[in-house]
Amino acid sequence: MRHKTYMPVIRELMECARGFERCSSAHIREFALTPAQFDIIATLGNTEGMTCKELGEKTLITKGTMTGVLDRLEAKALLVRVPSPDDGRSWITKLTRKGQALFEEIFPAHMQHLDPLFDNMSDAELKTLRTQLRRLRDAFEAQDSDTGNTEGNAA
Amino acid sequence: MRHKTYMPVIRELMECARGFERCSSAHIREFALTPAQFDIIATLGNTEGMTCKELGEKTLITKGTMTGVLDRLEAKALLVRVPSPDDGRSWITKLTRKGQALFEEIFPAHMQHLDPLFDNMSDAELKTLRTQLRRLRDAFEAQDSDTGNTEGNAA
DNA sequence: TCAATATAGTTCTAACACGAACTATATATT
DNA sequence: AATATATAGTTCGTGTTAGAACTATATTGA
Repeated sequence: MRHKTYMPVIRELMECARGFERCSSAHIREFALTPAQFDIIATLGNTEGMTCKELGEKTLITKGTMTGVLDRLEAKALLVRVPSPDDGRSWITKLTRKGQALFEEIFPAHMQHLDPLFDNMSDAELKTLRTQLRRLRDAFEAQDSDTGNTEGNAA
Repeated sequence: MRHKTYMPVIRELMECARGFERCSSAHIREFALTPAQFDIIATLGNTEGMTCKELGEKTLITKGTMTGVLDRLEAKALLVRVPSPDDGRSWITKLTRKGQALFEEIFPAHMQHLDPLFDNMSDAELKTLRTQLRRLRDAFEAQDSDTGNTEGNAA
């Protein structure tokens, strides 16, 4: 029962994730996008498009949610879905010219907005942090597969 | 533009948070609770109850969401809301006997379920991780207050 | 070839997230 | 006391989340 040691870490993890979301989404909202929508735009930017499945692997959006997010972006004419030439079940999602233009406007602006958040962390510290988080995540996903959970975004 | 350094850390942060949620909620669901509901039960367990505001500070649930979560727990007879004797606007939320009994059953079981997830991290590593996450969160919240964001769960 | 199984994406439901507007009560100012 | 301002909690709208069931197409194996 080490929970008095690890629960504060989990709490900090969650607060930190939520804190970033707040900083990030406040800025993104100015462009009339939600965080999930931005995630898709940022992932599709400068690519030839990809399947729903690939998008799910590269973002944090699960397939059940993906349909709705893509629907709303399609309704805004920021992306299109074209049938995959290789697989009759599959669709290639790609940015429209309008979507790519938005990407080119918003992506650098957003990175510039985020930059100062990391001013007090060195590259070395960030690297260490990333490694530790990765170890933790690996432990989580190991249990996930223990319990027979096969779907999901395990990379 | 250090985003090539810090974005992978953010990505890892988010994946890690989501990974924990998956491990945790899969277990909690067996008790017919959602993660948010468990969060409330765990916070109210072994206390004399607290206000909605305090609950918001101790959990990751914002006040707009809180009402609905408490409503559903009240409907299950796991908690009650009684008027605050000190403040006519305020209510004290506390577990019922049934709620406290559930807490006593589920809380230790859940911690036991989580324990093995942290087997490969030493206490020292967890402490370091917590400190680094805290530094990052402080930077996020500093920007939050820059932009005049006054509501929210900044501790 | 036919049946069994796997996979891509959609749909559905219950619940949560967040901001904004709102009601009611407290507190501060004059 | 009267007014202004702040705070506790609810309500509302839009969008996201997770899981499960579903359709349609692919793939595998007998």
